Amino acid sequence: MTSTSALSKQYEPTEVEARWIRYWIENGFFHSDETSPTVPFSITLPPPNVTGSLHIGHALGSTMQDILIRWKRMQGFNAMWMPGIDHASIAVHVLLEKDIKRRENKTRFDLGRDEFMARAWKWKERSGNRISEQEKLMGFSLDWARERFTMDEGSNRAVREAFVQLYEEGLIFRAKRMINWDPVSETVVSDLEVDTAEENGSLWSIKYPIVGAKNGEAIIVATTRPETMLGDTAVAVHAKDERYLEFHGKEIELPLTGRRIPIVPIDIMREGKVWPDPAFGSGAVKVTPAHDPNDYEVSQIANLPILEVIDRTGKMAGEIPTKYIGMTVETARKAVLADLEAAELLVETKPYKVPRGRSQRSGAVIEPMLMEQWWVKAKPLADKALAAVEQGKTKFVPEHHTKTFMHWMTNIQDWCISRQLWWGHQIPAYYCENGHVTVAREAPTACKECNSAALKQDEDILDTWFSSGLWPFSTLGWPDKTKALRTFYPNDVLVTAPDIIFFWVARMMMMGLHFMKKVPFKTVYLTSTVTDENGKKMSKTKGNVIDPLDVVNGATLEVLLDRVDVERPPDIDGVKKQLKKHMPKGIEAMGSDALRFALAALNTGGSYIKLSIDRVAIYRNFINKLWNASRFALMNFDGYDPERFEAQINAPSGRAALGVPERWLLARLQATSGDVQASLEAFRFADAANAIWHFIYDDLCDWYIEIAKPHLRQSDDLVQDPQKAAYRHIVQGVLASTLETTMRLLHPFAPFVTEEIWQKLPKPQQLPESLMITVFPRADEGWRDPAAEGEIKVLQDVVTACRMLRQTYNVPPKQHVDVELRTSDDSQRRTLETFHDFMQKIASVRATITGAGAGSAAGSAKAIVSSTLEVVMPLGGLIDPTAEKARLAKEIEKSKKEISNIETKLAKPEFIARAPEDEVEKQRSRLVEEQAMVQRLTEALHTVESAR
RNA sequence: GGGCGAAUAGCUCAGCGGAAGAGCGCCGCUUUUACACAGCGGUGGCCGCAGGUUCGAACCCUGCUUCGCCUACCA
Repeated sequence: MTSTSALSKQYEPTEVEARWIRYWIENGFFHSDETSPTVPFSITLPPPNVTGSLHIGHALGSTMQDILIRWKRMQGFNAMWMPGIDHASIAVHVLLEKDIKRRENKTRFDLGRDEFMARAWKWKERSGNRISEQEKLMGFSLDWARERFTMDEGSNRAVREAFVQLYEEGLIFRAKRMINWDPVSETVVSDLEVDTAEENGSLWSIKYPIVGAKNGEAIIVATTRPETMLGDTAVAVHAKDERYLEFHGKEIELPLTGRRIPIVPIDIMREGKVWPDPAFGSGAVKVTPAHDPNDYEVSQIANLPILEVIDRTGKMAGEIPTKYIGMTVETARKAVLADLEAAELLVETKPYKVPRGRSQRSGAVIEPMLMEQWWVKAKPLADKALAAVEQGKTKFVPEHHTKTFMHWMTNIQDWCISRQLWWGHQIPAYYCENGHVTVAREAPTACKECNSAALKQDEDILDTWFSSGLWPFSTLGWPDKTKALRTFYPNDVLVTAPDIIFFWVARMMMMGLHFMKKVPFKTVYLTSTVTDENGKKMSKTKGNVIDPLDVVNGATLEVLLDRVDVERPPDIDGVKKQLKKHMPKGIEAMGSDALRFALAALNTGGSYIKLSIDRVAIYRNFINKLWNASRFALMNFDGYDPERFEAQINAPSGRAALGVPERWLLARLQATSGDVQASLEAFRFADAANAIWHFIYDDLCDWYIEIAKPHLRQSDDLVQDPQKAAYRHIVQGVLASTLETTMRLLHPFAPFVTEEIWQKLPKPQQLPESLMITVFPRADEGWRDPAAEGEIKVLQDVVTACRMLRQTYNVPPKQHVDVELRTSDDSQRRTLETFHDFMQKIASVRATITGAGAGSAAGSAKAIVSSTLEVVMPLGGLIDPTAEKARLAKEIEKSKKEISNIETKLAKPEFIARAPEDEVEKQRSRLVEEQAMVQRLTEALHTVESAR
């Protein structure tokens, strides 16, 4: 019945973890059934990009999700956690293209679309499998049977359906507008995919001669991009700028081109400021409508022509002097400047901070261009999302993220969804030779306008976030009305990183509300960002990356360095140097549980979690502590009968037989369960983790196990003394059942070690076969026990006081000194008598318990525990009277300061009048207590003094 | 430029209206029928600065300072 199999002194996670993953999956414990009548609880895992492997950010988010899903599953919910992978269109493109360039020196155009797609699929297979392996190693209880991919058949169908519906409703349209062009990847990117930063550049002032002006009059314009002058179609001045009134309606002789362009008066407000700003530079602005979003807007207002002079590859083109055609933007800039200089038209060059947009993925400088693209009309969709959040249908945790979401949604722009890439969902629009467009779910055989059969599908694909936006319902079978969809939509929680609120959360809200008429999730929990211990973002080039799997399994420095050679980042030597600096000894294996618990315990809800291997080691130690406490217990369960104990504890008479320490421990356990429950309800993961931590370290290990030890010992008198034998059984039972409950409490955080221990614990037969399908502990008020807590508190205080005195006076550890425990309180006296033996053992003292009024021997040290309790330690010549005086004086000082504070407070009539009555009463009793303390301490001080 | 957040022990962070807390570190002591990945004892705070509200402020309000993030089409 009980196993006392020898366990190793140190917990060895690697073998244990592999075993339980297999066991859980093979038994189908992760799988949910949509036809189950129980209340559903669902979470969709943010699908990791197929480009990557699991990084520490995933580990954090997924661990929190697994904690929630395991917790709810154990509470009897029909818990479903949806796994999947995202095709990550542009991210794959950039990486794959780089790879092909490096290995074969070819572009994607050299390979062709079919070959490129084949390679991307191969990549997906390899990378996707690796990600799911990693997720399994972390113990994530994902419902693997439901696993999906954003480019699988179901998702493709959902994408086409959504596109067609939105098109038919007029919410998807095609239009020529200003877009962000990435000339390296040769595709549009959305505003969100552009990172704008100030870079060092110049501001050049150029002289634009006025047509027909006497003595060479000219207008000076300032620009950061002189090459775009080739596409200028006007010069704008503020309509009320007096300097230029006389030039309204006149023309400029545009240098280098021979074209004439008008001078136009403009008076508009932009972001609350007048434009053009007469105070900036000369107050005149060159206008290039085709290559500047600002200028495009002006051209629409002033009805100016548009001249495109840059092509898709970022080279000069169009109606410009032939010498510039084919030059890159950079080269053209130099050439234009040189030519202007030669013509004596370049007036000034000064250094200037230029805001420059770069493609998040390729790093290319973004070229604003005018192009025909597909768009989603965002406003009507966003309005529904705004309303839903306002009505509290979706809540953000932490709450302050709500504002970010609302602000962006309120100012939302139309969403450009077409991309000139290959890896993704091809747009279901078909063109005939007459230029008609047919949008359809299945490839049409004829144009719906002219019936032409010569149809060609749009070459473009959709933004990767289009399919992601449908993910919460496309994964459940939409557009079919499936049972899974009815059961698990909306999800209860979405856990994700704050940096994709706009990319993803916003799109899911819009799409979910539009197609499902319901929000996709009730709560959005936004995770912190994991950084290194110095608060620096983790990056491969800095060598400060913590790879979750290295933490779990360990890695030598050699392995880490070899990996750099395989990955080949730009600065291999630099990365290696950083690695050697940060992780000179490699990484010790910590196990999944340690990493998971660390992530939970450090997740206090701030913006950052500063993580280092050393910090994970703290929680590895915790897991080991638990392992050893369990090991101790398992060594002491001989003769224990769990069924008998179960029957006993459930009967009033049995409960009455519990000792004070048992009642105390069970009270603490139920309080801890309550804390964990409340904390998880509020997404306070760190509070939940720490409540368990303190229960295990302080209550269970430091006190209960120590108290229990003498009673667990096998000895001959157990046979003779049935009462002792019976109590031993109770102690075994309380220890076993407390450990069993603790495993259930801790299981969502540290699933492996808890399952391993739980399986070995002696426990009643009717429990399920696995810890993960047991019932999560609930706080049971029936076990509250203030009386027992009071008694144990006295015990703890007395023991601590004895230890303090011993250590203050350097009593040799082996020497059992005499102490007098003096109390004026009868119940305290009884408590001390009960724990007499235990106290003597744990504090290494020989204790005499006395009542009030006894005098102290000269030369004794005294610790005042409370107004009714003191510990006297006569030490003969051992104590140093000076040190004892100083110690007591310090305590008196502290109490006197308190007394003075309280007296001041109580002396104020306003306090008595306005503060709540119980507060006043509390202060009064505190005053009495402190005064008694000072009296005791002062007496002690006199005793020491008289000993001189 | 606009917005959001943070400042509490040497470090990392809880606490958010009624006695300043934890973990780590640091200083001692200890190998004792679980655990040295341990135990025991101790040290350590103008709760960023200045005002205000309140009987009472680390906590609420207003400024300021310093750090972080997002976000923005000033030539």
